[in-house]
Amino acid sequence: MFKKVLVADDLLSINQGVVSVLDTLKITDVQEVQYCDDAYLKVKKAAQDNEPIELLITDLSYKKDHRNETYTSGEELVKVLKKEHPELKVIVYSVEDRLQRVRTLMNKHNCNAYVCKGRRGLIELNTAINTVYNNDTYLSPQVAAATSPKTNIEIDDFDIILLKQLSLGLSQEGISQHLQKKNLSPYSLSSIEKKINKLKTQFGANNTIHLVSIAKDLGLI
Amino acid sequence: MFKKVLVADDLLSINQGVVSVLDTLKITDVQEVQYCDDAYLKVKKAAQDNEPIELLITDLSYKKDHRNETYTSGEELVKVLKKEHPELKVIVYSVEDRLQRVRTLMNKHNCNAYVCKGRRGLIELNTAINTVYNNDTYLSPQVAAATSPKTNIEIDDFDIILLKQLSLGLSQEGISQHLQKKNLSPYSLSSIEKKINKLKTQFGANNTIHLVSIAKDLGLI
DNA sequence: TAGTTAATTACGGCTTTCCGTAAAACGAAA
DNA sequence: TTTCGTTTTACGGAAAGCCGTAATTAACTA
Repeated sequence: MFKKVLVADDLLSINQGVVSVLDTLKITDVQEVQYCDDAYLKVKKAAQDNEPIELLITDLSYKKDHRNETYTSGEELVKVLKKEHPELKVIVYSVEDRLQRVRTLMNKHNCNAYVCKGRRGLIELNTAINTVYNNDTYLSPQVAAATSPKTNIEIDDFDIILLKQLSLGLSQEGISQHLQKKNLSPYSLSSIEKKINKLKTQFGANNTIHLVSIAKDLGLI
Repeated sequence: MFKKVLVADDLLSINQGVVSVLDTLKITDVQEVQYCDDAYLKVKKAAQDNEPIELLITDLSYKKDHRNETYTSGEELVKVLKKEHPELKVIVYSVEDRLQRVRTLMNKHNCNAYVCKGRRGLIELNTAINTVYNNDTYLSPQVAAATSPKTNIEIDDFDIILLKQLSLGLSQEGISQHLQKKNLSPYSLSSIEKKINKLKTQFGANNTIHLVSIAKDLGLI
């Protein structure tokens, strides 16, 4: 089993729950932090000292406060850590259950597990730790659909811009002008129509309102 | 200070944090539940036995599981309890920070305090308990704007239905038929147009997409 | 009951969006 | 350069939505 584990979560009270789970797993070397930057530094330091942290359990959302931090979200933290320390196992433990977020974390950032906070959260966390230790990945049941192929939709940055502008109340004509002003192409009304139409098909939306609504639910915008 | 307090939250680990705060306030008679229904029954029972619970601290969102519950959200719980036991003090303790939700709870359901979970959550909870004990209301700073007059918008259940149906992708014609089928009035296309138009004015939305987007951001739907 | 007011519904002209088709522009490879 | 395929743009008819006006119905009051 893991020997050295780092727990990052800005709610100290939840931290305690996680630590109790680690306790039942006989993991004694457990460190806790409340800020992303602290987590980053701890991992770096441990690696440098040749006593690397084996597992990171982190939340996604950290409330901002007075501190001026480099990394302000769990996602950023995971992204950079997994890049610089691919051998570090990462379990995300969050209330967030939007599939798109989960998908990005698992597929793009190579997280090892995603556990939803909830009534069964700590139980699932227990399972996740064991599964990850055996070099497998784990997902809470309610987000298990996140990595299934059919959710695998190609959405690029341009699409996100379109959806965002729509959600801000711009007409298609208005979006066209907005894009032109920003030197983004394509910007013709016709192209915008076509792209929106494609998105509607991809998401199975009945109309543009529905499309934007879905995009918001997925956490795309 | 309060003597008898009930804590309801489906994350047992957070419960522990709340309990520790109560502990520092020398409140010894603290009960804990993880389901809304249990909270309801406890309050009823205590009132019947003439040993009423003085303060309820509750979360808003309870993950659903196998149990078939009458009350599935903190909001429902608060609504019914405040109606049947106006003398019961209620503090909502939740990660939710959407103003509309807070506003409804404070103004409509007469909550006594709203504290956002977060880094300073337990500190603010402490303040809230003291403030409520002195018959005043308390709001976490980030939601303090919730009860300011300018946020005071009149939205009724019918409006919510309209917004919901729009977000689900129905056309105005489709909504008309939906309402007619459900024997809800008014259901004419003309009335629906008019109501949507009014909502757009109220929320300062440029078009219907914008309106639904705003409604989602506010947590109305 | 009649009169007044508000809510609901109906309608028509106008704009925006929708959707299919097709032309023009662009980029890569022969 | 020519060719082929893709992307972007253009256009036009149909549908949906927008908006002002007006008729009808409901609700309330004197």
